[in-house]
Amino acid sequence: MTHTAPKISGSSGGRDEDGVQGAFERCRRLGMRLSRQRRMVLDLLWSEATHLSARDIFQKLNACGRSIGHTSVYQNLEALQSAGLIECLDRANGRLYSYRSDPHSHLTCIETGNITDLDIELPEDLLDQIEAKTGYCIHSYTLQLSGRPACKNQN
Amino acid sequence: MTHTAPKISGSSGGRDEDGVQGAFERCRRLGMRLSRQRRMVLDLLWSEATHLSARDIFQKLNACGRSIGHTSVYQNLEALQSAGLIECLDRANGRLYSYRSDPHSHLTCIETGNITDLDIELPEDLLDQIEAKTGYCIHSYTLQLSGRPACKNQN
DNA sequence: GCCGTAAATTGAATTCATTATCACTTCAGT
DNA sequence: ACTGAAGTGATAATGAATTCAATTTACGGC
Repeated sequence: MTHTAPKISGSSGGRDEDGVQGAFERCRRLGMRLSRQRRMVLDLLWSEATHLSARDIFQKLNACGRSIGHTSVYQNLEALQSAGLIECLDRANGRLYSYRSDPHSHLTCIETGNITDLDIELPEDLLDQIEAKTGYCIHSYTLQLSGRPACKNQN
Repeated sequence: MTHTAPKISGSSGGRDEDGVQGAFERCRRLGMRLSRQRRMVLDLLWSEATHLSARDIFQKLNACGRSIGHTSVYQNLEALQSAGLIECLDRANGRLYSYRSDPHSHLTCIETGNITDLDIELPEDLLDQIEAKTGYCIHSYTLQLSGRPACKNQN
């Protein structure tokens, strides 16, 4: 893990130029079969750029005729996650999945619950301080922010 | 929310000098009754300084003769949480509760799963950058770190 | 193109944490 | 002590996630 000076970039990363196809390739290379269902799940998470629950995925797919079993959704989410193709977010009301998984931060809107992805790099000296203080070697981190849009109400 | 220069302090905050009694007081002031069960839950979370699941709490209390019902554990956790006396952490394998709730960060050990609390303040300029970039007014944040102790294996 | 087989799919049944219901008990103020 | 609201807790309900055994499918080798 490399940490440089503070840097913030929009929520672009992970969507490599080669599109979902690139993700399919990666599956192959990892020895995973590309079943119809697996493609469906991956493709849905790719096209919808949001965070979806297992239930959402099950319903969305079956709603538009693309039949998939309940169990397969879970198994594929599991498989894709351990393959590093999708990420899982634990929230109070369940787990949310989304495409891409390189560590990044989340900004949650207090009012709507909307989640925005952010690439934030922490200043290296801060990380050094943490490592020195805790005696741990920091492997990865993610920053969870919450706030309201437009700064209407300060506290 | 005040943000100053980067600062890291140990996991001390929240445990005000007046001990659990202070928390009991706060309950009172909020119009909550101090039932035997509520005191038990709060007291357990106070004395054990770790993060416990609802099940842990139920078992620990009943194990040592201090009888409490399953439902009461959940109801009290809910009440204490909305009173701001305890915090809840959503993890893949359920929710973990612990005393105190002012926003702070967590360092999770990759090997053991142990969670260490940290008070980390982000540099103000980083927060300013985020606000400028996103158009949100950041209300609070928490940093989730993971790493391994002692830096045995680098990657 | 066909085959064999290991991988993946499937729905039913199950587990398990959390929430809802509701009669009963307890707390705190008058 | 009386009263009403707050809290308790057995039971039941919910719903996400997992297991299971039988079936189907992807895909490298022929």
